[in-house]
Amino acid sequence: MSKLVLIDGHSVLNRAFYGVPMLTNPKGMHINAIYGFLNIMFKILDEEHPDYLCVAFDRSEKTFRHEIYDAYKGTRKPMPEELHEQVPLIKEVLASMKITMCEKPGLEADDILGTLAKRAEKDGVDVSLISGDRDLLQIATDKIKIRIPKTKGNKTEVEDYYAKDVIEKYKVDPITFIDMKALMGDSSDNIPGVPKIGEKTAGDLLVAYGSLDGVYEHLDEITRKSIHDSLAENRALADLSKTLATICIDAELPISYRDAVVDNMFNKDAYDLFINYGFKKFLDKFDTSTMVQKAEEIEVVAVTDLNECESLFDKLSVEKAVAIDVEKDEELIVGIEAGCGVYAIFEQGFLTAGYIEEKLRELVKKTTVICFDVKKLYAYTGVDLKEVYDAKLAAYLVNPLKSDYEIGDIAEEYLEIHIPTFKEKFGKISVAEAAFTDNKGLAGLIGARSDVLWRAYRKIFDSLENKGMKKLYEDIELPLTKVLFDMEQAGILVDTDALGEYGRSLVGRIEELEAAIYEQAGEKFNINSPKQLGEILFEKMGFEGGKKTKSGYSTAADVLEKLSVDHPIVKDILEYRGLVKLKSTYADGLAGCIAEDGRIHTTFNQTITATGRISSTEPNLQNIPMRMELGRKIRKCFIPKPGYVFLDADYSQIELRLLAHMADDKELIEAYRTDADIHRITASKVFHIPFDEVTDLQRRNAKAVNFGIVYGISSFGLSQDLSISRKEASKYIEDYFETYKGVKAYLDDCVSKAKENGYVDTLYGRRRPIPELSSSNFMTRSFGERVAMNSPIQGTAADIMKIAMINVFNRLKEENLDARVLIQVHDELLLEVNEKDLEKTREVLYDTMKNAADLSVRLEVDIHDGKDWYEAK
DNA sequence: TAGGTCACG
DNA sequence: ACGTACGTGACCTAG
Repeated sequence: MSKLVLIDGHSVLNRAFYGVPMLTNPKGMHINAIYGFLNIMFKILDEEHPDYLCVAFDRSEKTFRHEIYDAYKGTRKPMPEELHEQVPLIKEVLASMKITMCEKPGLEADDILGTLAKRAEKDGVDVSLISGDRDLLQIATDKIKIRIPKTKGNKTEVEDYYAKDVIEKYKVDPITFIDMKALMGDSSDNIPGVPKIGEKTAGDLLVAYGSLDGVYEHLDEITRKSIHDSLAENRALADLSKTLATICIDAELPISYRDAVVDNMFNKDAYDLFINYGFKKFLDKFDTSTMVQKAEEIEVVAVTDLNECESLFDKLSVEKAVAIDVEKDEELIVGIEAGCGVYAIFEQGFLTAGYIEEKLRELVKKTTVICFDVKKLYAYTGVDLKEVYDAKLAAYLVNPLKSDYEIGDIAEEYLEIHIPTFKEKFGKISVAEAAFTDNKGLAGLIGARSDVLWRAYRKIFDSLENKGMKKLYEDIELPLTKVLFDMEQAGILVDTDALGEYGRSLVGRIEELEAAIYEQAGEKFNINSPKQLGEILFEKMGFEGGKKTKSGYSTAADVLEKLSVDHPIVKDILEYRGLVKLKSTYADGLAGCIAEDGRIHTTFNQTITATGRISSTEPNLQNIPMRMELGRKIRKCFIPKPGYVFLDADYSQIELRLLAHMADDKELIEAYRTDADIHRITASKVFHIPFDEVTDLQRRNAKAVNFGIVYGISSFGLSQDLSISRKEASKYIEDYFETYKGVKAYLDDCVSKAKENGYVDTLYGRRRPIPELSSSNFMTRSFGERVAMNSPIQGTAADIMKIAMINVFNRLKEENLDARVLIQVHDELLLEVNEKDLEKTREVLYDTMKNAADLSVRLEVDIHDGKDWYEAK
């Protein structure tokens, strides 16, 4: 049995556009609709494996429907520009995959699809018709399935309708469905004067009287006056509406469905196009082993012998610059290009890792190094480099939205070539195996990476300079790599026994709560499963509070709290959750990260966040509990080594101070000059009460507003946070802006500048592009506006902290202090200090952090010392 | 692998 | 009317 899949191009593209959040590829083209379209199409193809596939598109010319009703063109909504520009792209993509497309002046896609579907059905072919438009349901039979895709975020679901499903859902058969549409005035939004009858009533009428004509024959029997009148007044237009909604099933078409054979969709041309447009998600559908790579094959010399290596480094040492890519799995492999050839050095036999590292260490002191992630390189070469270009760092500054840059991404973005990943080339074998079985192939792979750096770094740094971020790179990001490297190397000592004891201390209570929860629920279930928990609470136990998430009930803490904090099971669940979190993530999780030296060495990522902050992974030491006492006790397990103490310094309200400076708001600047409690001052000013009479509640509210302002305030967000009505929240915000007029003007300015430029920037020139601002989706756009307000502040705070870190690092060295920075938590630095240097270090730290930036308000720094992290906070 | 939840600033 | 605070990362479940 053959199968035909038909797709309503514009309709599915439309659905995808509104269902998928705005996305742009590295070229800045909007691609969300294409992305969503392909998601839907591939899902359908995976399910159906059709023999034939055809995508139909509408044309802009008049159709036969215009001849019947000349205002017809007005019935279609204009397409937003961001969608419109994706139409030619999707056609290009489909063409590359050799997918048959069909469009014809005078016809709509519906008519093409209807005709093809009916013809194929006549030949005994199974048909699936994909469209977001329910008008197509009239085509459904027991051989023709109408499939309506829904895109929600990243998920695609499809509703399927055979004839029987149409009857089940709408009570009428597919043919009568046209009549139903006519009664509902549905497919003719902008035609004035058609009947507008609800779905349910229309269904009932058609069940009773069979058709639109039948309904009018029995018009007198319809008792509800509004319905009767609506029908009576609009007879002619109801008929017209029906005619317009009727899909043509015998159109003359330039193609037959038999022409639309599915053939070699995942071919080389399509692959290149997908790479070109950045559709990475779909690349694994291509079988690259049968494809010649687009990247030119470069000649890579595999160096596996000590003598060869020695002469290579001799040759390299007189070069001005070398591109180096170090890969370390079990063995060290180094890719090098220096304009005199491309090499891959393998640790092997006499060619030991120690030797290679020594050679690298010498080399980087003599020549300029081009690399990708210099912080990683330091592990092999030390931090003493002559001159370095870090392509990863630069590429991140140019586009901080990309979650993680690899050399392959650089190749695609800056050179428009694709270099295979290890997995693409070798599949699921280890690097060591590949080195053994295909040394030459592996050399080619690693060599290609250094070649990419060599060829792309100029472009990246040109782009960096064009965007005015050279100083940011040279003065902040690059020097910071040494600081972060030092922090990672240092690590932080953990009291292993205390941590173990902490974990064990939680077990008893967890088991107690577990038993109590099962008891109250009347059965055992997995409390950690939101799905099971939701079913127990909302179905079995009958809590009111409804759905929230895509996949079912939300059981998040704030939802449960609103439910009933007093109900014992809710209380127990919340406590259970808290304890399990402490045990799994912190007690057990951290214990698993302790290295041989008894210390935890996190990784500080410098190229992750959109705003310029750093992040910490494996483990994350930036989210150690603090707010709740029980969790906070974990900090007692982080200790200085013998003879040393911790010194912890944090900026006091740095973001709010920055807001005062950047907005140049006289009131807020003045508020900070007085050095009094800022939230209390805000409450006093906003609520018009004397400073001393501000109540705790008023202060708390003012504090929440201050936070909200920094996040890109919305009345809904504030109302949620304070559990007040939206109206009250709006009033707070209004009053706040009335008080701090400069802040209001500044935030408005941030948004309008961002809309104009497509990005915002920090005091130090760090840019964050905001593609969301050009979205036609309200939600997405609003998000973009909040980001435009928040990023300059959060980003500038990050810049200043980075400056402070570099200065602290240098001054500790200059003044010969036995002290080291261990951890940064956005506005906080934790140092391990020799007891003898405590007071001197305290002064240096305080002074350096305070003076990291010169603003119209003081930067205030709080410093504490202690014999563990708990005490030093 | 994605979504839900929750830890931090 | 849309459904929300900004920025992260880890662990768990479920498909």
